[in-house]
Amino acid sequence: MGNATISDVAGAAGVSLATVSRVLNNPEKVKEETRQRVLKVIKELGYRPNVIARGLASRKTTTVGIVISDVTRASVAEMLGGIGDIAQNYKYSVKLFSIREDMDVNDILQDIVAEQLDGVLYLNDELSEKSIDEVRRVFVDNQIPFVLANVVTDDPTVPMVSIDYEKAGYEITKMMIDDNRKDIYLLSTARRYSVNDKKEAGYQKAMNEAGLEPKIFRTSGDTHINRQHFTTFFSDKRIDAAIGVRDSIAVSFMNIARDHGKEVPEDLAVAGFQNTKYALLSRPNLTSIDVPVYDIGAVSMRLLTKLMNSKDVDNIRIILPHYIVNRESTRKN
Amino acid sequence: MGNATISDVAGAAGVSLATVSRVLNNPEKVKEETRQRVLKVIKELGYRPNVIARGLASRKTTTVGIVISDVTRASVAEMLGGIGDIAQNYKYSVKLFSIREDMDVNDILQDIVAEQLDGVLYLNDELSEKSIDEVRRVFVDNQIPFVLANVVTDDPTVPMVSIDYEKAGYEITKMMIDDNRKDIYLLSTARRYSVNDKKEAGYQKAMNEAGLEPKIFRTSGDTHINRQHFTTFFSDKRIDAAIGVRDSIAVSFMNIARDHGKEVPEDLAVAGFQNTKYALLSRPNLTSIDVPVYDIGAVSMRLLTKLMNSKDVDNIRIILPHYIVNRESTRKN
DNA sequence: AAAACGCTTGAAAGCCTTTACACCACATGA
DNA sequence: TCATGTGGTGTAAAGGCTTTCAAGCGTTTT
Repeated sequence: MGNATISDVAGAAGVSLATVSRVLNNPEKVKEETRQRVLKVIKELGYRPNVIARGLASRKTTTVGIVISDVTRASVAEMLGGIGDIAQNYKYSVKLFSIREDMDVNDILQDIVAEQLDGVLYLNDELSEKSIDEVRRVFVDNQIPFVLANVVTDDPTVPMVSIDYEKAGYEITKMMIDDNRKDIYLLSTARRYSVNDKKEAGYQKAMNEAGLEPKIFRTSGDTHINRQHFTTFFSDKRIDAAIGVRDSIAVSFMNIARDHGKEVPEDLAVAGFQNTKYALLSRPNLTSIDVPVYDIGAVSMRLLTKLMNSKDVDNIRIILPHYIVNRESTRKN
Repeated sequence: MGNATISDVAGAAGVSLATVSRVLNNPEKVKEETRQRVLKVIKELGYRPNVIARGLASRKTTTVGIVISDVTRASVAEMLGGIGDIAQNYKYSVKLFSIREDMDVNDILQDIVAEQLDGVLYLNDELSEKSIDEVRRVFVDNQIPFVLANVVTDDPTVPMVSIDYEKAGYEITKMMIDDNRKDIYLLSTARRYSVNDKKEAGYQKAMNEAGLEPKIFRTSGDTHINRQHFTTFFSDKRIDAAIGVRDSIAVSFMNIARDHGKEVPEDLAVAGFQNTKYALLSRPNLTSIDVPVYDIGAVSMRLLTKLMNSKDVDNIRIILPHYIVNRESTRKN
């Protein structure tokens, strides 16, 4: 009943444990005839090697850890999808570690080390360069391959997969400027995320180049709170364009603008980031930067498997392409 | 560096392996003085027990498996959030198993068994009663505690946590009827999900009671395809109310209705299920059934821990409350 | 004919814990 | 005083697998 052991198989097939093990792990080292006999018994008994015992003996768990801060965010979930698909292809299991704000990162990293994982994918984009360095050190010290996904760092020794958020921020801002918008706001989050910092940098650059004053408005991620924040705009601020660092922020802002009589895109152009379903379901449809989130997950998992099998990896820093999806919310006047 | 073993600790502390193990697992069996000494060494060496070896020896992995079909769906991600939080409280690790359509369920179940998990949470709501039975048998045969989350089954021996989707479907339909709507459509998915079947049953019941003809329209989950499907409504069908089995379907339908000159809610009332962010970000705001998805995750994880520690569980079938959030899309004329 | 080799296979050590059992020192009660 | 009990600790087996090493055997080389 699914709990036959390797020695049951060995006994039934009239071979030693070692041979059964070899059939499973190094089939080419076993004579065809013997192998068939063993395989037959394995099937009959419904034998599956005990993953734990195997892990202990081989010091490989074929399991990778995924460190995340908030599964709920649409982009995180999508990335997880990409990771899962690739992991399955390569027969890796996926273990989830969500890290909460009140926890000591180093403590968790130690836990992760104790788990004997073959590799780790780090998705937490709320990282400063300093803590990235800390993370790197722990993994390097323990010789655990790791990849940062959707995190941007300048450290060239750190494997990472992301898009060029700074460039994206620059481009979308430039687009607004070319469209003759003057009072362009960036709607960002109160909490500092490394990727949002990059978006901001790109925005700043474009604004400075055009001789316009950059105006960053920080808000919480919560939709209800936003409503209050955003309302101030339409009483005391001049604004003819807004870029949200997430689609949901942009849509929420756009809705409130329309409540205040602004026409989108005539009076106000709005754009978001990530090109999620929100962008498609909003009215007017939202222009957004398409970030290949699924691919970021998939590619980073693939990179990780290469590192785990210590193949020569030509490039440990992968930047995926992005593009602007132009929709109604920024249509030219 | 983090790879000290229990015998290193034992050596440094001048005690036997067994004592170190006891300090960690049955501290009350060790003399205070010895315990302190061992703990000090443990800290100094940065020792963390090897999870794999522990799992082999104790036949407990403190790991639970989560079986899902699609992480990307907002409700699944949210449930995962609830699960993760509770798992962390109880010090369980979480291993993810995504099952794809092209895979043999039984095969995966066997894999899961081989993983020596302490318990399994099954989130896949795309289950028929028949396959539920299959799943149940595998787990029971292998004596692995399990819980179905957000899946409804009539089998009283199966531990499950969900809401009463049939009642919810009934209530929202009844509300439309009481509001004098006559041509009420249910927008469901082409694929049969057990939970959607329940929603449909409730809808049918309400319609039949009111002597109205139930009309179920099946569509794909894909937003683009929906547009074409939905368009047919406004050329050849009478309709004054629509209930989407998901918020995204409802919002998408509502948008298209408005494109065709329908006033919402005057000409057409629209409601959704799940009360996601989509409902809040749509215009007009969408009325929706609030399903406590996070709680379903959390509660099912808690139930699972009880089962794993074979505590007496008074009730293995938990129905959580739901309620209708009335918003603009169904405001009374 | 002896030596060398390659292909298969088995025996046994090792991976790092937990845990049953035995043991010891000491206290308690008769 | 001796039997009995108790708290604290150590010894060693067990858990199920991988992997090194050695050995057996038929074949090729010299």
